[in-house]
Amino acid sequence: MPRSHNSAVPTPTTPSFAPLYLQIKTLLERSLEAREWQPGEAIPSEMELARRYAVSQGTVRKAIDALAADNLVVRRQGKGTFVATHTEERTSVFRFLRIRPNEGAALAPRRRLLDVRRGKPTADVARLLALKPGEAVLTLRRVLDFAATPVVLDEITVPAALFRGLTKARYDAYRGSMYAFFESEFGVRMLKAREKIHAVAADTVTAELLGTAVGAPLLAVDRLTLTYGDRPVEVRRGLCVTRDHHYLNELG
Amino acid sequence: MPRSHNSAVPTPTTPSFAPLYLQIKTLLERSLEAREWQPGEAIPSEMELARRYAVSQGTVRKAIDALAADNLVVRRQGKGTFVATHTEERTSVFRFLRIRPNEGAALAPRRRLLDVRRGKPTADVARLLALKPGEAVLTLRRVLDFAATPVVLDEITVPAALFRGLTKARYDAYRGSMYAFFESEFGVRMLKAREKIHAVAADTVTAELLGTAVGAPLLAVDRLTLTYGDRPVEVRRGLCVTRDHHYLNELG
DNA sequence: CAGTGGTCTAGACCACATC
DNA sequence: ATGTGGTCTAGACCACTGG
Repeated sequence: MPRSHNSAVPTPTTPSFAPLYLQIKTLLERSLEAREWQPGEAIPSEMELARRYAVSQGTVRKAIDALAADNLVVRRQGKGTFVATHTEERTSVFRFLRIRPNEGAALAPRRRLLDVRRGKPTADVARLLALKPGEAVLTLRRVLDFAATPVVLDEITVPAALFRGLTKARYDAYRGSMYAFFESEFGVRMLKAREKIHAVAADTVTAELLGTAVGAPLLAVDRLTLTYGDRPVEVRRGLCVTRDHHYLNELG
Repeated sequence: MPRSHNSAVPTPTTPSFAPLYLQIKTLLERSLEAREWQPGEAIPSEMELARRYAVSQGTVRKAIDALAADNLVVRRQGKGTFVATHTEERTSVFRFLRIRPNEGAALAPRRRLLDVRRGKPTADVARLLALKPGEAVLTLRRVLDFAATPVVLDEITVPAALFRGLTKARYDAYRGSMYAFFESEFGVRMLKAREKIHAVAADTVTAELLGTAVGAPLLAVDRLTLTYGDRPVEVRRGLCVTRDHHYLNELG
């Protein structure tokens, strides 16, 4: 059986002096990225993976624990370990959406797509998305209504190359969240995000769409979303009316 | 050796059918809360705790892993496991402070305490802090300067009973963060917090203190801070100028 | 019932820190 | 050299799921 500094594991990205369980984790991450198992499917059992990699079950367990902590897989006792998916996260529509009503329970908002445009990115966006010069992007605008009141105006920018065939009609026909749409229709999985928040004054277009006064204070939430390998795949600006809602953050 | 449903462990808060390692974790949490070991001190070694609770080292390890994940202790290979403390978190002044400059590295801000007042809480604050009727609070106001520019105006409210003898002079004499001050001078440890963010317009007092125009958009960050047992001990409102700074949040 | 993940144990060795 | 936490193993039993 391989020990900590073994070489029974082929071509690790993780340095060869990393603990075995992290090497196994890296291998599993690669299999996930390569879609060896589809979102929602079960990955092989711990015993089977232990045989495959010629390590003990305990070592595989630590690797899978780390994947579960990163939200890449979901463990279900008695059933197996499943590839995480945006399409069945009914309860956690709010994993990436931090806007909540000031009073009352958080109900899923209604999503209204306004338009889809193809164009050239701004310099900022091109840099954030690490685009090649001249590479085109798609820009989607949409509004989120909480209890029939418009609260958020999102402008979402993604590389056009990754989302060939994305049209307003196709999105409107899809039932589910934006990230579920991206995942199941285009094979792009959003894993992590970084948000930077500013307070801004509403311009005329935004004020019109959100039903506020021009100049009213809004939250501007700038999100950069990452997929496997920390590759950036989405830039998004959300403008939020925070009269009856707020942005929630838990600090550990 | 005790098994999962044993009773070798006295009076667990955690249900007796909880896994052993969680029962051990609960016991360790109680010892931490009771200050059996001081902040910054080492707790007993895994082997010694295993003997004390009559379980295996592996079970103690899982309990301590869970405490470390909650930021209650810090593990240091070769040295021991230490009670987490705010007084030595040089690198992580930013654990609870999410304001960052738009450009350049994040340097620790300068703290200016404006005043300390004793008084009656508003109804909202009394509810959030779960105060007894008529219980007094202390309210501190301070400004954070980033690179000599005022950026944040904080209004901090705590139960007076927990902070007897807190004066402006005493804080000014202390070198270190606010939470280090609370911890080492009053024995109150801030463990978790929940922040709700709104966009607001600057009033005249705030505009004066932060050097902005009246009506300028500001971030209002309302924080409720918890100590052991999720007991609330601080309510704080931070008003932030986000022209050259932003609030940063990482989504997993 | 068989198969899965979840817990617990006992013992080995490694890496790091200190004396 | 000794003691600490970190990794790895092998095997046992428990709890949950589904045929």
